Amino acid sequence: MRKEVQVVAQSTDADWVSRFADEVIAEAERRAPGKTIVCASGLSPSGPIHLGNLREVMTPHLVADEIRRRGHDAVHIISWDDYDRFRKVPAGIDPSWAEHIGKPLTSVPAPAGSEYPNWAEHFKAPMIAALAELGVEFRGISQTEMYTSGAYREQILLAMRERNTIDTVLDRYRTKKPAKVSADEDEAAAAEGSGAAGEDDGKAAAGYFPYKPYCSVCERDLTTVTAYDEASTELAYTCQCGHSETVKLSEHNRGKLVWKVDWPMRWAYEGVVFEPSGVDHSSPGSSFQVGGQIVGEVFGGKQPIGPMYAFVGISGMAKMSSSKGGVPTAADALQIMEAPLLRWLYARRKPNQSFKIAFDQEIQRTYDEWDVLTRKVTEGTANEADTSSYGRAAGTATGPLPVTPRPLPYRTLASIVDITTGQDEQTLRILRDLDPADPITSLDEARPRLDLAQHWITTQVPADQRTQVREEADKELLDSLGDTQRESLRLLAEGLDEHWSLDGLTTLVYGVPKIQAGLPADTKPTPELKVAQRNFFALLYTLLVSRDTGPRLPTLLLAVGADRVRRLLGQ
RNA sequence: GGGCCGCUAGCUCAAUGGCAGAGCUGCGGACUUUUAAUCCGUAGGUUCAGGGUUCGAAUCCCUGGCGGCCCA
Repeated sequence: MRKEVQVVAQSTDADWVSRFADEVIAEAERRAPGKTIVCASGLSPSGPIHLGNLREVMTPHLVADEIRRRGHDAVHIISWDDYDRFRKVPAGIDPSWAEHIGKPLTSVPAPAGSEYPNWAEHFKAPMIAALAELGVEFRGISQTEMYTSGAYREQILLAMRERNTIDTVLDRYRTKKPAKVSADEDEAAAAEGSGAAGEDDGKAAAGYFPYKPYCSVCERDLTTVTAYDEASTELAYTCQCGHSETVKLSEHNRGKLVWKVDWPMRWAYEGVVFEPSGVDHSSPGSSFQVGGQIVGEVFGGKQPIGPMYAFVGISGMAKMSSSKGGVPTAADALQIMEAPLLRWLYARRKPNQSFKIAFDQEIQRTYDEWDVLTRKVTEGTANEADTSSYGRAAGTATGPLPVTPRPLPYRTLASIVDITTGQDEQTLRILRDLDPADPITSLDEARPRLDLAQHWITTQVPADQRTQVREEADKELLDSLGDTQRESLRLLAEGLDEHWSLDGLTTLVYGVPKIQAGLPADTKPTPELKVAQRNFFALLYTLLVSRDTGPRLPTLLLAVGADRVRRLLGQ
């Protein structure tokens, strides 16, 4: 065995982003030293662009950002696959949209009521807004614009000249039936981000043609190429609508390369060095594998470094799944959490690890972890891995992302807006009392986190888990109370005005059982007293919110207001 | 039927062939205060199973099991 001289240039405990950056920079230097390094994502705006698709963007974003931090030029391109065909009318859309099946997404009208000119723009817009908020800098490339402007003319003519080579490559992986376009594959396509994994690859009776025209009459892609003449570039096609014609590919701009050729063509065209893809591309015969062959054999390019990224799951989601008919989008997530937190979720897990994004109670824990991490990093006590994932989440090479000036715990904010039902005056009063030594002066200091917590409470937390202050007193329960319990309620009601502050009410609620036991107010709790206190609290909760537990009583009492408290306690 | 990924503490996950670790939960304690608040401490392990390689395996190889995703 030969002596091994293994040079380890990278630090051994670098995170995944750093390691990919090392790899990408090295590869880019081999290919074209000094040139801007291209990282890429591909998104199909065929429907809501969900949090799984966000991984398609965040993965190259983080790598490109690291490359920039190291002082290299890098660009992150997002290919909008808006020239793909409209596959299926999603649930909740007027069935008449079926007439548009087969048209490019940019030729399909947007869903009813949309302000956008077409289907693709309708779904791109919220994603673009979310990416801006997330600090993701990118150059968007509309494939509709590229194809219809003839930008890919040479590549298309080349692919047609090399169609036998392409066919041969595809044949290596074709399993059984040559024609296998299924009607149900758009769910699969919707579940990943890089395009249609299993789409018509161009095999037809007249031979193999990697180019598919959209019909010049009906705009749909129900076309079949019947002949192609290389010298004149004349291409003949028929359409299921009855139309047939011959066009010159040297001029024709209404069609596209089939997906498995389109993708590698763009790797070569843009010089992509890094582009991840969903796990569905990891099998033999997938477009990533096949593309790796085609990009070299046909387009003289190289396959990008392309990690497979795993599934992003969601936990929770009370209303959204039913009303929107699908998985939540980045915009949905940004309604309940700040951008750095969302970035963190994608940065801290390696691409091949699946993870879940919490829309349920777990979001409180996620936020707690984030706050602790923030504190540790600020104090300099975080370990290296945590520090780097924090850095990637909190800002980009351009600068830090906006933060909440007073980042009060999310669970506290959620609990407070739950009982104040978002009334600013009461919310401010309670927030002010949280830290009397340094009270906040305006709700704006707690924003945007406050608003996000409120949005979470109102849209994600099921009604039966929320605090619902009773409208009317529980007469039946009040009537059934014994003398001691009546007395306790009277003592509390009497003391309300005098103790109307967070601290005062705290003393009062713990004090009532002491008074009843004939003990002084500064008594240390005894086991008996503790039982009495607990019972007293349970009684109050039941009378106020119809349950035996709830938010801390002083907070709850403040939020409910003295008059209503007296009424609910029958005083 | 095929492919990919995963399986480590009750839960979510680290540990890139070299002493199995964190957070949360739990348990114990503190704060005149047992709540849906805060702080401190502490417990917790046959690393899915079996075999192999190695001085040494959570890590590499093989077989099997379970789970997720995808393709057919």
